[in-house]
Amino acid sequence: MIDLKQLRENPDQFLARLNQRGDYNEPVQQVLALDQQQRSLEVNRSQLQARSNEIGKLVGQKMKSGAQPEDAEIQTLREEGNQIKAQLSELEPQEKELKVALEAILLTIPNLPSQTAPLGKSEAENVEIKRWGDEYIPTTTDLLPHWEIGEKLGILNFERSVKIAQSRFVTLIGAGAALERALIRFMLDRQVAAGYTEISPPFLVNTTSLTASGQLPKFAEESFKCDRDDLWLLPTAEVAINSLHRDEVLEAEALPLHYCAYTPCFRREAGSYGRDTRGLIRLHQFDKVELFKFVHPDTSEPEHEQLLNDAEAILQALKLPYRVIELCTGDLGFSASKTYDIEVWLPSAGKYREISSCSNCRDFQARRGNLRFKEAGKKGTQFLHTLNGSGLAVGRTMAALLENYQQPDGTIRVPEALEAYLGRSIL
RNA sequence: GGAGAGGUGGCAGAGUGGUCGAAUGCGCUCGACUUGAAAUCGAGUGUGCUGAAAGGCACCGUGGGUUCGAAUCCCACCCUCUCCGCCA
Repeated sequence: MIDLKQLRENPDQFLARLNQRGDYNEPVQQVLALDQQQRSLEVNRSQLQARSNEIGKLVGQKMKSGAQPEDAEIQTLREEGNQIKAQLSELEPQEKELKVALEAILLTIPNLPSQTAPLGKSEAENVEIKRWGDEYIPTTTDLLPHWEIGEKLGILNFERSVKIAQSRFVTLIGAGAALERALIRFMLDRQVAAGYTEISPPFLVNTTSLTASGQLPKFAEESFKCDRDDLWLLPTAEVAINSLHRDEVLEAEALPLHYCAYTPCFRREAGSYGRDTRGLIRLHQFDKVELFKFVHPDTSEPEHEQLLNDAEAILQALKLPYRVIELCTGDLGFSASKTYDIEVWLPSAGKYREISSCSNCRDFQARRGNLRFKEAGKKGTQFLHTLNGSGLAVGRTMAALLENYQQPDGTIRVPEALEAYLGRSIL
């Protein structure tokens, strides 16, 4: 949620920054208009309520000191009270309607881009800031895509998954299932060692949780819903962890909180019909180890850099070549103010593909979820900052492993770091 | 699925129609005592909106209703807990 006060006080500057993402003139103008109407009604309404409260108190006092309900004085006050009530019953619904409309629009406005995010309209203008592991890029020419490798080795099965569920699902078999499990354990162990507290949240989440992290109301099409229960399949652990402290007031000393979680993620992938139809890249269900931080606003930028490092550390340990790009303003996700994507080298495609997205949401999700902290000795509360990143997407990591570690004889070498987890060195 | 209990401030917990935004305890802040700390004592301490300020308004699970006046009465809904049943 954007800061309405900030918008109201400085609408032009605010809009200019928001428009670095795209055209938000219309919703912003609507917000400003509704806000003004609502506030002027509020002044009116609260004056009436003040008088009504006064009457209530007066009557109470007089009755206590012996007045009778039939007394002319009491009757007059009751009369006035009734008149105010009639006026309020007209004003209140109007104001409520404005508030609801205002809230509905506010929930659809994305986060302000960071002042440091590169300007741009689309992913074409993202900025590469780092490459790592060029020396590990395979030089062999006849490389197979991971789905062919997986099917040859009998460890991935897509056809039977269609029978069980639908397209865009996979069944892992034997060493494939073991590899997935090994990767999850490896990633969690590394992040726990880096200071993150592991959690295992519910895989079904309610509408409030999805709204707090920003998936709703705009992206309802992207999530699977269990209609009769007001529960949705988790699209990312970010949603669950963000709501772990929803509506809480934390002590400033408790910050920062660093969490990691393994969860499956479920996405409808609406609107990506033709894309990545083969392999592990774009499935309705995939595993992910997520990193999430609740931090003091003063520290969110260094915390963001460190989060990126923690995600990169997994790829480095697995010796998978990757690059880091910073998303331009036009390519930022809805809740993010600043985002680094990590892209891993996929030899079969001959390009880098996203394997992690590390975002600083600043106070955007904190506002939506009412996530606050209090500093000892200071009056009032402040919104904290939230950050999230994949550490990493497990399916895409498997894809990258199979492709980058394939050998001329068709087998797959297991990265050293994983050998102990998998109990073998060749697949 | 059946039965019952309950949702009040950072937490625990009182409050059944009027000066209740809410007792009390814990916690927290400041002060006194102390070499320091603990203990003790004293004062203060909810959140949000609005206003230059004084102040005003809202909030006792949510939404309605009764009343001049609702945490308190009425209706509906949601959620939590306990016991029983079923079950990984």
